[in-house]
Amino acid sequence: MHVTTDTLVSALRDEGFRITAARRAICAVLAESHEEHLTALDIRTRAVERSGVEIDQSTVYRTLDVFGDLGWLHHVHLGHGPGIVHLVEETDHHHLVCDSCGKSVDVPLNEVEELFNELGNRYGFAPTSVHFALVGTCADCAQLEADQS
Amino acid sequence: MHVTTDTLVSALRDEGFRITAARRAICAVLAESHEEHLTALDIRTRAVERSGVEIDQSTVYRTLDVFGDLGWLHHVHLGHGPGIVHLVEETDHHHLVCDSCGKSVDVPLNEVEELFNELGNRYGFAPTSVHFALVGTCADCAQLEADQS
DNA sequence: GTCAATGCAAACTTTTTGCAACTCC
DNA sequence: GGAGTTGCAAAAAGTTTGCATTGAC
Repeated sequence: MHVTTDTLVSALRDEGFRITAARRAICAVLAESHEEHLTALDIRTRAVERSGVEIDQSTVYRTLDVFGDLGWLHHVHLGHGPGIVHLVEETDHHHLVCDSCGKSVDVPLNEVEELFNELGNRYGFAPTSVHFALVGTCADCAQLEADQS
Repeated sequence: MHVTTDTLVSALRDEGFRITAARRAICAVLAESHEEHLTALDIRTRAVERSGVEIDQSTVYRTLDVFGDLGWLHHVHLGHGPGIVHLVEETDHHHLVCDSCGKSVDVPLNEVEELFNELGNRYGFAPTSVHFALVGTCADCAQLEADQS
């Protein structure tokens, strides 16, 4: 189920890309980060830690671009600040984010598919990308706000 | 129905803010921009044009912040690049954006309310903000892509 | 040996901030 | 007159780019 470092590395090679220490380390970080929301900076930090090799931030961005172009990676914005990234999974998901505490939950695409298709019928095009999160206020934060007033 | 420059200016004054040439010009631009998606830069350009007064970009941002804090303005991200802004309307709307051509349509909130509430029931919190657009591919661009392959 | 990939530094875009000067009330 | 606003310049954050050097194949 879970993608391994080797799978990613081999897949990269199969696509004609060269395998460098930086790319191997980034593959490892991505492979081990299932379900996590990592920024490009997170990825650099972890990749450097686990490989012991210095990797420039621009190299991380360029490698993430490659993964993105291959359709293996989703770039997502949960709010202001850096974008986050995660490997594309079999069952893709949208992101539901609390604009107060930043907490987020993943919503499998099939949960929103119906409405999105309906929007497609009415407006000529349906949301198909998970690039931007759906923003709201979580129950905890809503309760806090209610208590304060 | 449509807010006028004077309404905005008076409302600002009523809230205790001082009325300057810059603010008056920005109020005018906003009042005349219903249904338009304006960036902070657009607003500066128009405000300078119509008032003849030089206005710094930082002043525009600070004034937009005031409007935002008062809840009169929505900051929205339609994609990468600058955020856009529009006055809050009686019937609020979400933004449906084509990630290929950038075209966007407004979707009245009540069209998505049901699903969003349903998500709220299932995930503890419902989307309540229109801060991020819903991204998809419009019918025209989808057709183009289909033709090419 | 080639050409892709890297590191480095610099540019970039959008937005925010510190501060002295100004001006609205 | 005094606090709220402004312009200016600089910083900030995140990302992209140019270019000479390195290293994978």
